[in-house]
Amino acid sequence: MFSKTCEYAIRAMIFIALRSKDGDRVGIREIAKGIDSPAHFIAKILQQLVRKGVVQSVKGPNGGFYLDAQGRECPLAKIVRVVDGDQLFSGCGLGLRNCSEVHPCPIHDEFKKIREDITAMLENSYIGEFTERLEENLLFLRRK
Amino acid sequence: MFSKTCEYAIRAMIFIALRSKDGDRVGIREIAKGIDSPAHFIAKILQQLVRKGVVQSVKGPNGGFYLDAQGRECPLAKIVRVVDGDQLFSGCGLGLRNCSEVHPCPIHDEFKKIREDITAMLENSYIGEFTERLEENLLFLRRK
DNA sequence: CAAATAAAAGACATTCTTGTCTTTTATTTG
DNA sequence: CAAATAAAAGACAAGAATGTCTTTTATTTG
Repeated sequence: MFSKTCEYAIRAMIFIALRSKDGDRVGIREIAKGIDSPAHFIAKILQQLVRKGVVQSVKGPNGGFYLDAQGRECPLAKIVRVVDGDQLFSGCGLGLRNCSEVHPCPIHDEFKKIREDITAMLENSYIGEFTERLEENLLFLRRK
Repeated sequence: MFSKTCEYAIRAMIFIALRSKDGDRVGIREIAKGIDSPAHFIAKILQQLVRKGVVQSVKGPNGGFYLDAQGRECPLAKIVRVVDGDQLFSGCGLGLRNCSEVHPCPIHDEFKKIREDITAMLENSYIGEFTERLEENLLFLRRK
């Protein structure tokens, strides 16, 4: 569904939302620990997201990554688009470049519904909406 | 969603169903042309499906791949399971190995619905059900 | 300003996916 | 049986995804 890179990206962003609530900043190491991912790898992914303006960062002592109130309202779909591109939202299920309403692949219609559901889910989920449940240990981000 | 390998597999199988209706057999070259895929690559994928008994093959002159009436009723889900494994049907959306009802990732519930829809679609679609519409040029298998 | 800190950037390594090519084995047909 | 045919098998190569390590740049703080 998502690339590993994208899975890390979503988890990292949710973690940053969780830990940067009161103007705090989170370092790469803390993020890597918090979501159980390779630190240098997640660093690169976050650099990409910083360039796209999806998350903010500050260098130097007491620096790190953070999200403002507006950033916390960013839908998961945006992260997926930055990291994995548009394929999931618009691609053909069977990989036909020219699949369309007038030139449909066998699963075109059925797959369209699925794609729409996935899109709706990702557009309507916000990075910051999990913070409370994570604090209450009703949700988890670590893989082990 | 699916690996490229799996996309080829599904298209190849649908093509075989289309071209092996009256006991005919289809060669690799014809399949490769029919779905616009690398011949040797699709050959390997089909070997795997033959070993799993999802499709039949015969060597030698007038040989090739074919599906009997029962084989044409095989759901797409079976092909996906053979080629891509179980990940799509049961894996966590964010890659957490231990994601579950009691230890859910942030998108666990929403993703579960999507997975169930995908599963239902793949379990309820049969390899042979597209034959007629393909013959009428209402559906297509080639990518260009 | 100097030292410490932390992200940014870039080089490099590994693994998996995708794709190609050659050889072998089984089957059919004359 | 001999020749032709076509799948099976295996070696190999290219490319992408994933992961690691080192160096550079920007910022803060004393």
